Amino acid sequence: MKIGEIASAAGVSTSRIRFYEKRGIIPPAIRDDNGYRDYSPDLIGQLNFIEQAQKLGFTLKEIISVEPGSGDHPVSCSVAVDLLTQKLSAVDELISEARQRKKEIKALIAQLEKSDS
Amino acid sequence: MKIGEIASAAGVSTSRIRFYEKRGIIPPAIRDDNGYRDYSPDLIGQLNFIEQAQKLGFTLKEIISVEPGSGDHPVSCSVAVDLLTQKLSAVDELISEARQRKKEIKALIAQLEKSDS
DNA sequence: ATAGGGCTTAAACCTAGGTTTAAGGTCAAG
DNA sequence: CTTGACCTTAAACCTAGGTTTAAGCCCTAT
Repeated sequence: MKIGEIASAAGVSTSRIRFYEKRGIIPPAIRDDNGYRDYSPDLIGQLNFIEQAQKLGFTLKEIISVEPGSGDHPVSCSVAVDLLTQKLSAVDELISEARQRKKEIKALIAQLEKSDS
Repeated sequence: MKIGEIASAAGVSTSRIRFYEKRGIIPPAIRDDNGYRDYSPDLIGQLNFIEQAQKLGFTLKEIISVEPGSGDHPVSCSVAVDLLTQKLSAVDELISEARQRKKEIKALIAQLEKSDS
């Protein structure tokens, strides 16, 4: 697949794919005789993985080390799962703090409404 | 509390606190007679919340909308109640996004465990 | 054979989220 | 009454993660 095809299939920009290659986040593409990058459709899954991980607050650096199927993945799968599991409990913690915020806000509202004539 | 005290109590830099104030992420501090910022210890919790939310991939813009006390100075009580009510639903939204994150993390874990084979 | 769309590169530019620096005011201790 | 640790501001700087631009090559259709 050419860069434009894979980009639209994965829902990312072509410039982003080239940027990822330059930074070593994805492996350098094989080139056609004309110099065009030629990708395996497998990259679509990798790109989706990267995007998901970013949304979860992982930096690209962190993602490089954890990416599955990125040639030689230096870190074992279990380490990646560990990281994600940690993230999972961080999300739980945030949710409970957010609930605390709700209580605080409700208390403020009640206070204002009480003091309202 | 002076800015240095609250900064070290919350584990953030003083410059960051001033930056947050300038951006409206936290309310403008009350000033002492000498012009020094004077904070309530409550800010520590808010700063911790901000940091947690950021680690989970929420932007400062998203966070502003769920911080009670941030944003513009309300004029009347009913306006204040309106603002707080908006914040309340923003918090609900954050919670549901966080739940979505949980699902995504679980999906990533499953994906990694599958690809480990 | 020429117009278009897609490909190539390097380099400039952009936003978010801060940190650092410069120039100065304040306060408590010695 | 000076020294040092703290505070003030504005402005410059920095990194991450991209996008945009400029200049040019390739390919297909008309």
